[in-house]
Amino acid sequence: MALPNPTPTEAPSRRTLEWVRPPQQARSRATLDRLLDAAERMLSEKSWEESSVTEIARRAGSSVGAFYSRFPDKDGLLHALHERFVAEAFATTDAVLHPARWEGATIGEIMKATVAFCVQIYRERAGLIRAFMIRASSDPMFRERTLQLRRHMTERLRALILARRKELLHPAPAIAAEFTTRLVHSMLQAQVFLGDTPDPSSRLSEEQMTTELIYAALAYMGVFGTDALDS
Amino acid sequence: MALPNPTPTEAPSRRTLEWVRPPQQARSRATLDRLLDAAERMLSEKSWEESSVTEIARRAGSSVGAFYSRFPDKDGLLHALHERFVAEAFATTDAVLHPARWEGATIGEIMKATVAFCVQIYRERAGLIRAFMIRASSDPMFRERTLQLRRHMTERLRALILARRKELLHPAPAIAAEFTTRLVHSMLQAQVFLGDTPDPSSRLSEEQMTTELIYAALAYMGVFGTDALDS
DNA sequence: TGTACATCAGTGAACGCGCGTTCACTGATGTAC
DNA sequence: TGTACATCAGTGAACGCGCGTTCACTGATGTAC
Repeated sequence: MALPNPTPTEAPSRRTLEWVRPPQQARSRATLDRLLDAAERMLSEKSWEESSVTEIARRAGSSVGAFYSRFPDKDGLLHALHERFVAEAFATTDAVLHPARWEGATIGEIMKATVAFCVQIYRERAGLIRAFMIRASSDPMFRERTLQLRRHMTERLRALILARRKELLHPAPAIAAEFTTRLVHSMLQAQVFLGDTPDPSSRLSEEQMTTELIYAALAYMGVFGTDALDS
Repeated sequence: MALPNPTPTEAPSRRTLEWVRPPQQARSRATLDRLLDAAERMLSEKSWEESSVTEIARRAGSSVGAFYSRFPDKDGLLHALHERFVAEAFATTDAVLHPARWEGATIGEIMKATVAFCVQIYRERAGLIRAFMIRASSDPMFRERTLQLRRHMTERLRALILARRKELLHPAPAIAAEFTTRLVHSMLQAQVFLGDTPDPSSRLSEEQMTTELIYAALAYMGVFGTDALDS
């Protein structure tokens, strides 16, 4: 899940240089990766502000000094983490929404699979995504990279919908793709903030929510008559 | 918009006492309100962590010492702000979704008006809501109060839908109310994080997004045949 | 193959800035007689 | 109606903790001859 990579991490581009000092030896490459991984793990437990440089370094089996010879400051790490995440997500989108993968499939089948996939990603990496969203609200660079990713997802979905436009009643496939993408990601993003404890008083389990979300997306696009709707 | 108030602020309940020392004189009541207002204004410009106690007090025309004779600590202010907001929102929900208000109205009309109203609230108080959501992700008390509010909104919507169940194809009005509420608030909550700069490359303006959101909610519920759908 | 030197990588104690919080003090309001 | 006293309310300089950042130093890796 990292090949046709628009902002590659393994061959540091000029943009990467803004935040990460490119490693000269395999050893420091490994240290950098351990720092990124430790920080990502830490973000599943606590917020970015609660995660101290000292503890990130310690968990990575490294030291504060090593940290600062890789990143200009604490922020540099979060930027690097975002770049890595967005690059992975770009590549994953290309793989998951590749037209060849869905030849002969209906829109219902595509939506079922991709929404379920998104649910999984947002659950697995909730802490990371939460940190990115918080940051995006005040940092234009995070916001722009995040929106770029959403546009890319929209484009890929649009291509799939366009090839199946007879299946839907919605008059404008481009708008349908944009709104549907936003719908799915908004629901999951909000869940990242309000969803930790399963709410017993809620009538809808998380699994049912996924089903309803798929149903809502298809209803919005005006996809009817297939078995995609009676699940 | 503050009368049938489940957690009143004007007659401090036992719960309020946890965070706010009830004022004994009109003067300190006014100071408390000014502190709350100053903090709320400040949150539309910067994050909670960036808002220092010193500056909040200064903007309120007060002092640090006065702050600490009203709140046990900085957190106490955010809690008080949340209580005040949630109390207002409860009361507003009761007013806006009151059955009497919508006698003779269709689900389409109800949804159009209430979604537009929510869009306005989320825009006006984006900073405040953002701070609450961030806090809710780590503080169970914020999360629980927020979910209580959502459940209350769901209940009120459910009552309106139930009285018009012939208008919708959706088999379970309770589920429809819960999912629709969540759908609308999730879209607006995500917007609070990613929506500051209007995105020129997007095909959808914010106004169009609102229209599509209403359309999606109605499509999900299975409301057809009225003019609500061709806007 | 071995030696000398340069650069990269890593260490962790010490520093210092920012901000939440405290506290000794002044002024305002209310009440008893 | 006036005086004395108690409590409430407010002030802002000073304190101190936590955490990001620095820096003098050690060790590892690579290269030239």
